[in-house]
Amino acid sequence: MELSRDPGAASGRVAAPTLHVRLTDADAIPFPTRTIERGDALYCAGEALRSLYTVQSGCFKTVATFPSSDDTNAPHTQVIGFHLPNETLGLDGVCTARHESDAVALETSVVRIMPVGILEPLCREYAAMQHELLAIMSAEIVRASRLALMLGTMPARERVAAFLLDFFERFDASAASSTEHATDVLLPMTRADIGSYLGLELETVSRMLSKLQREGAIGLNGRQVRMVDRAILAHN
Amino acid sequence: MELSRDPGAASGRVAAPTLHVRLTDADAIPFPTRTIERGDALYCAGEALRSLYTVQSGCFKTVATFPSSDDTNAPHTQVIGFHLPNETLGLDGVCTARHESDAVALETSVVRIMPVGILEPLCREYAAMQHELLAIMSAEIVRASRLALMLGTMPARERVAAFLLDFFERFDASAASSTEHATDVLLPMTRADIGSYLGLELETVSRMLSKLQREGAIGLNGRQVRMVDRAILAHN
DNA sequence: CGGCTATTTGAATCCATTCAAGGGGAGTGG
DNA sequence: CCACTCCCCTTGAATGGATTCAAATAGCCG
Repeated sequence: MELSRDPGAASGRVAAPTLHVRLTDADAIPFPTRTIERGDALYCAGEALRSLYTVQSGCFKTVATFPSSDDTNAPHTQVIGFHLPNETLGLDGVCTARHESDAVALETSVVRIMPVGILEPLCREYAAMQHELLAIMSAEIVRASRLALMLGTMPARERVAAFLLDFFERFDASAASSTEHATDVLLPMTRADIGSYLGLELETVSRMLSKLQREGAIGLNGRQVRMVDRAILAHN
Repeated sequence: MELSRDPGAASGRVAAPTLHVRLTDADAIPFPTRTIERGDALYCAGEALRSLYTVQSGCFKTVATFPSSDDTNAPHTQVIGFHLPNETLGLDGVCTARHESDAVALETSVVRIMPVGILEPLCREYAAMQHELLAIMSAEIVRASRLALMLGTMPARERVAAFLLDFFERFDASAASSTEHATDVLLPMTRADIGSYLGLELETVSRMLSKLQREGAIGLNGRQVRMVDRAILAHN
């Protein structure tokens, strides 16, 4: 009854287990799906938590809003996550039974809907499923902590580089097809989204991307990004 | 089998449920305790995850280390949490079965040790306990996301103010004794710790604290902080 | 009493923001 | 099909907030 295996996740990123990949039992359950158009919200902060969602295709951003200390000022708002296929949405709402953030589709996307009322009993029945849900939530804690670490310690250039490395890695992971690394990806989000996520202004993101291109780390054509030299990107 | 209640947590902070407060059944279980001296680590990043811990008394900081992109440079390191009595430590390790951060006692502290090998079966037996564990983990996700939001969007003064408000609130929550708000607290951490947590230099923290004192928001005497005017603190 | 660490405060520097302007691509309607 | 508009992106220049460097004070422990 040991907590977790996960040999491959030694030092680098945290593996992102998902309820439907690992648990073939769950695949037998007729969880419905839903299609969300680009720009539409899957859920909004404050709504009652009904389900957790697994991204089947497409991409989402989650946006957190902090009730500004000063009422007269605009509340602080920030993108706190991007979610690719096989990643789970809604975990932050379990504690209050209300969603704590907005989830907005960056392109037309499909999610699998897992009602929490079904999920919890299921987890009590199947040890593996319970363990997996706990692991997913833990991974989300680690992800959020890493974001905080990035925002707290890295200069702009490094943040953008780290974002790109992470995105390429997760893009590979979500494309279950080949074992190859993608060299080209099309970013589904705007510079403003990236900036919000990284705690930077969109101009700064644009500048750093341009700089990374000049340095020969990446190729750049609008939202199309080509990985040219991982070492340059990684090496500060 | 609805996910969570928690009437009081409408808009403000997230309630921090704890395994031993809510589950009287669990109190019957002879979970051992352990005393950690100031400066010593309860666990370190990379260690195998054996247990989760609930702070009984004292205070911890958790420190995350990011394997610096550039090997020649020092790795990025940051305090990503402070943990007061009744709060749970170790949740970030569930996903990889290894601790993802160091937990260091800021003063002599006592923790209750809950072996994960016991916890998981227990949660499958008791629905309330499973729900509670999920809620705790979810609250941790929200906490980490809030930290990221703070680091990504707030100027220095606001971060320090938010830190103080949060600390006072949690200090009250951890002192189960009275229903009164504490007006005086003794911060267990250094300015450097606070700065690391807030993504600021220790000098900046000191400056902002001084400024808040000049503005009449707080009284300050070393690590002794008196809450004078919450409104000033909250208003920008 | 020293020696140490923690804290405060000042002054100069720097990185990211802010303000501003121009280019480019997608979609719409004439 | 082209013109028009809207949004997104890029780049430059000036500003500003936080850092860095530096020095002095306060507090704690042996």
